[in-house]
Amino acid sequence: MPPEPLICTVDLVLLTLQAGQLQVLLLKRDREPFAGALALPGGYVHTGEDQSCEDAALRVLQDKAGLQGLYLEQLATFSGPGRDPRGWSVSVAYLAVVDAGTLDAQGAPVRAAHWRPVDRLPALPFDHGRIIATAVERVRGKSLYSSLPAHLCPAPFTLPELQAVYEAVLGETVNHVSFRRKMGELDCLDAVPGGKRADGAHRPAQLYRLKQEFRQRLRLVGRGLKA
Amino acid sequence: MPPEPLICTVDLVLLTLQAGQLQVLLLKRDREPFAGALALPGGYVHTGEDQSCEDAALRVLQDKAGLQGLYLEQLATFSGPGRDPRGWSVSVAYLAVVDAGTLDAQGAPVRAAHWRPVDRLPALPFDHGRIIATAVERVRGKSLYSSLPAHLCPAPFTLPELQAVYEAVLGETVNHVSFRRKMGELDCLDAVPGGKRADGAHRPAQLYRLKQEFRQRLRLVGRGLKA
DNA sequence: CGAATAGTGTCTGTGAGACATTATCTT
DNA sequence: AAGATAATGTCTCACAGACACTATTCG
Repeated sequence: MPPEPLICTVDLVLLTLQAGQLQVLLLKRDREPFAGALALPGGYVHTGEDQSCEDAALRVLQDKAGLQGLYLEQLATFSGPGRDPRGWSVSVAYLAVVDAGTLDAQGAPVRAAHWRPVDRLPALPFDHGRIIATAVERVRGKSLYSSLPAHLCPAPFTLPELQAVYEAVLGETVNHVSFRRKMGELDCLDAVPGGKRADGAHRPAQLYRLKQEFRQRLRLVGRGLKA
Repeated sequence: MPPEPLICTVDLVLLTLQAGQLQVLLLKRDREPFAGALALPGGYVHTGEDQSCEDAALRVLQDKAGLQGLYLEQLATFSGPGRDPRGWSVSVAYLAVVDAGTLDAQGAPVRAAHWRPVDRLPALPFDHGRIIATAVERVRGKSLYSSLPAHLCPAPFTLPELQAVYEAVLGETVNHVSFRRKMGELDCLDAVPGGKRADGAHRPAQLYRLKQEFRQRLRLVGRGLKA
């Protein structure tokens, strides 16, 4: 029995932190269906070019947002007869995370694009609302026990800055002593030699960067940030 | 631009516990490619019939193993030009878990099928070895902080029996006091009224069942079984 | 010197694991 | 009664959070 034809795409949930809120990149669709509407960046898998769906997601990230070298992970696959008016479809969704500094440096195509706070989204085509909700849940969950939020923080950063990012993502305050202890155990940060940030009438803070080996993957912690 | 044709299938990693080991169901393929070889059960998505890939996985589970009502979750999606000799393919993989009792009761078609211990697998076609490795990693990971292993234990079961299942999956012993405390906190078990198992010259153990509401989903625990 | 934030030392409460004890069955 | 395993009580150690204190800058 030959396979029945269906539509296979990748969709990308690109998240960043702006104004203390998680924001998602939405692009104006330039073709049907839903031409002109805001939706997640995505596209067909190019079987002649891509070596995997992850490759397709990286290509979408590069072509539609001009970004590369980001943290990227497979989120989940969404499917069904009704989610795309063209017919039965499968979308492999990916989660990517970018910090404001990287966005300024290499994200020219989307710097002025449509970033929307994930907690106040308009109605979206396809099942993109559900895909984003899944992505946000994943990010909040992983923030409890991994270095993921560091990818949302422009490097170099101070520990208080990084803590503020964790707090923005988690939506609650974090004990600063525990936070420092945890970051020490995680052992995923390099202190910038001699690097300090003095931004006021107070003791300046040490600057850090993610260690090279964790730029594109996460460091997990044993027991988590909070009980 | 119309979509480029590709192959879309679902694959099912069905795990059970036999002889104290995680075992995976392999079936002899009845068609090309790899006809006659052992591989994961799977099949094309039937766009006329399935409402989602999960539906397709449930259908495969029913048609090829005669099983229903199991714990099932999406595992990940595997893709690329080389994993299937028919061409560029996408496989949405699902993880299902069954206990020996359910298998005896309704798993007639596969009771005598090919169950293989996940730690000593033969070479498998496609990328099924990698898919199984991902599934096992998921199960072991979730066993640290969820009720998943209870789906591997024929009901009704005693706490010592359930603990033995956790230990078999995790590959290490668990403190029995902590284990009981954790199961109490999880609050996912119902004591069978008056149910005891006396299997020797000693105090009989209380029998339990998974609470109805957790038969097809998991209960997660805060800090995990071990530090 | 005071204000402000960075960073550290130390206490305490909670929870996991170890050990000991009690409970309840068979032979 | 002896032996075996189930189930529970209690001690201890480790870790997360709270609080207090020191450090370093600017004005």
